Amino acid sequence: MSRSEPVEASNFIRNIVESDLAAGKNDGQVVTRFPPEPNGYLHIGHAKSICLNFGTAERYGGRCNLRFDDTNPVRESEEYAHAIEEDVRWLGYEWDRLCHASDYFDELYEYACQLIREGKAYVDSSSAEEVREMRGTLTKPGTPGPYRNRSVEENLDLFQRMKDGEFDDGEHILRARIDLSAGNINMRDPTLYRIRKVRHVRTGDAWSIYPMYDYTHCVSDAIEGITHSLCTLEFEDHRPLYDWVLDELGTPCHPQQIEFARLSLEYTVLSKRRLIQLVEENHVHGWDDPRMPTIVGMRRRGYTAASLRDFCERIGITKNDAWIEMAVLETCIRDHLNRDAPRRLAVLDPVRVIITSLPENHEQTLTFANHPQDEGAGSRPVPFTREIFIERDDFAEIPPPKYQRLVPGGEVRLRGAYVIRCEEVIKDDAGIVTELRCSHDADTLGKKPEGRKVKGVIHWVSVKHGIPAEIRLYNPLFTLPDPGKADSLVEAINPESEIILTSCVVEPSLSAAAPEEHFQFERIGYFVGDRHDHSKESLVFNRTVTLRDTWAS
RNA sequence: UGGGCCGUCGCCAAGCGGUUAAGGCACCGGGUUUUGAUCCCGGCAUUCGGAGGUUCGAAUCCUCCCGGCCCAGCCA
Repeated sequence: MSRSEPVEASNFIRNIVESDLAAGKNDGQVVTRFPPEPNGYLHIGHAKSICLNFGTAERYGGRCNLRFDDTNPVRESEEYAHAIEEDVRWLGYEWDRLCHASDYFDELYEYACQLIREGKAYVDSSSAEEVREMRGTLTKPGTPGPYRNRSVEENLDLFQRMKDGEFDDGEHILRARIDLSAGNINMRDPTLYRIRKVRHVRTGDAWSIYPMYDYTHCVSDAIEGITHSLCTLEFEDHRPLYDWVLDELGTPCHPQQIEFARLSLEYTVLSKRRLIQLVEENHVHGWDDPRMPTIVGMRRRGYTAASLRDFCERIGITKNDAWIEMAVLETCIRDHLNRDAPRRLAVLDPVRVIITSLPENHEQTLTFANHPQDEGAGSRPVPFTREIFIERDDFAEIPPPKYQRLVPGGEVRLRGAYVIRCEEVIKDDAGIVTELRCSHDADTLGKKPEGRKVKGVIHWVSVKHGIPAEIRLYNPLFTLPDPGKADSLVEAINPESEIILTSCVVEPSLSAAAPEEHFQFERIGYFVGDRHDHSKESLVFNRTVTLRDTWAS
C-alpha cells in the first residue's frame, strides 16, 4: 500500500524565501501570517493561503500568526472569528500568535500623527462624492481639493477630535498626501482613517475612527516582524502604498509583500459575496452545506484535512490565473480515503432477491476484510441469508453492451459470497421489477465456479439484518465551469446537486458508525456519517465522492 | 485609452542561456483483481502565445505584436 508522496514542485515564493535565507536576510527568520477578516466563513481558496502561509513557516522552521483583520466593525463578528480558528486548527495548523489588527490601534494612531506632523497626511473634510470626483479616473489624474494644504496644527487638532468623537461618520477622513496624478489610483492620496461611530467587538467604544486596510496591514505586519507578507494578486497595485507607509514611517521592520494567484475551482464559486448569496437566499442549507466550498462544508461532505492540504500542494503557487478542474480535488480525496477508509456494503436503491435454492431459514456469517490491501484493518462479520437486497442498477432485463452484472438467466458473483443465477423476474403491474428469484452455486464460496467464468461482482445486504439509512448524494453545485460568468448565478445551480435517498439499506456493522467516520461503500463511493444528523438510531451518510468509474456508462 | 500583472501539453505546473522540455490531473492502451475500485506497466509538447533579434547555443536575454486578468470603497 505504500504510495510515494507526489514529487513536490518548487514555486516562486519558496525560491524567494530560500534565496533570502541563503543571503542571510531577516536573520535567517521566516515569519508569515494568515490575515482573514472575520466577516465570513473560510473556503477552499483560504485553505490555499493557509497552507501557503503556515506551510512556508513550517518548512523553513519559522512561525506563522493568525491575525484577524478587524478594522471594519460594521461587518465583523466574533462568531466568524471562532469559526475561523476552528477551521485553521482542523486543517492541521497551529499559529504562533493569535493577533488582531485592533491590538495595534494605539500604535496605528501614533504613527498616523507622525505622518501628519511630517506633512504626509491630512484631514480632508470633503464629502465621499467629492473625494471620488477629485480622485480622477483610470485615465484622468486626480485634482487637489481645498483641504490638502491644511496646517500640521489644524490636521493634528482635527484628527484628535475625530478620535474623540466630535464628528459624525463621513464628516472627515485622514488621507495620506502622496500623488494625485499617480497612474496607480491607490497612490492618489488614499484614505487612512474614517469615522465610524460603531462599537468594535474587541475595543468596544474606545474608538470612533478606524484605520483602513492599506494603512493597517503593512503596519501590523511590521509590528509582528513578518518577513514575507503573502497575499493575493489583487493587492499587487497596493504594494507601492504598503511600501510607502513603512518607508515614510521608518519602521524598523519592513516585510516583503509577495502576491500569488487566488484559487479558481471549476463548477463552484469562491467569492464571499456569492457564497453569502447562496446561504441567504437558501439555495443551500447553510455555510456547512456539503455542497459548499467552505472548509466546514467540505468537512461535512467528508473531505479530510489531509486531502485538502494535499490539494493545495498539488495545485501549486503561481501568478497565473489558473482554473483547477474538480478532478484534481476528487483525486486527492479518493487517494486518501482509498488508503484509510474501511469498506462496507450498502444498497442505495434496493431490489429484493430470493435465493430459492437456499433453505427458508438459511443464515450464515461471512467474514469480510475491512480493506483489500491492508490486512491490519481487520475484518468484520457480515450475515448472509436467503433473502437479500441488491442494487436496482445491478440488474438489467435488457443489458446495455458490455454489461457485466445480473441479467435474466445470467450469473453474477455476490461480493464475498456465492455466485447466483437469475431464474425468474417478478414485476408489478407497472412493469417495475419487484423481486428476482435466483439459484446459487454452493461450491463458489471463496472459490471460482467450475468450468465457466463469472466476471461480474455485485454488492448486497441481508434483508433480515440490513439497517435502513438515509444517504445523501452530492454533485457539483453548478452546471457551469465558471458559474460567476452566468447571467444569473441562481440559474446556474445544478438541480441535482443534492439527492436524498431515504430507502437505503446498509450492512449491520454500520449501526456502530460515528458522525464524521469515513467509509467506502463498495462499488459506489466514499461516504461519511453526517456531522450533525447522523446517529446510531438514525443513520445518515453523505457521499463524499464516487469511486472512479471507467466503465462508459 | 492611465497603472499593475500573466501567457510552457485538455487542466495545473517545474524550468532562471547548454536538460532527451520534470511531475501531477485528465485521457488512451495493456496486466493483476471476488469493488467495472485499488495496484502495476506503457503512451501522451521536435516544442514553450506570435513574429523578429542577440548568441556557437534561447522556453530562458532584447524588441514589437497578440490574448487574458486586476484597479477609480470613507471594503478587505
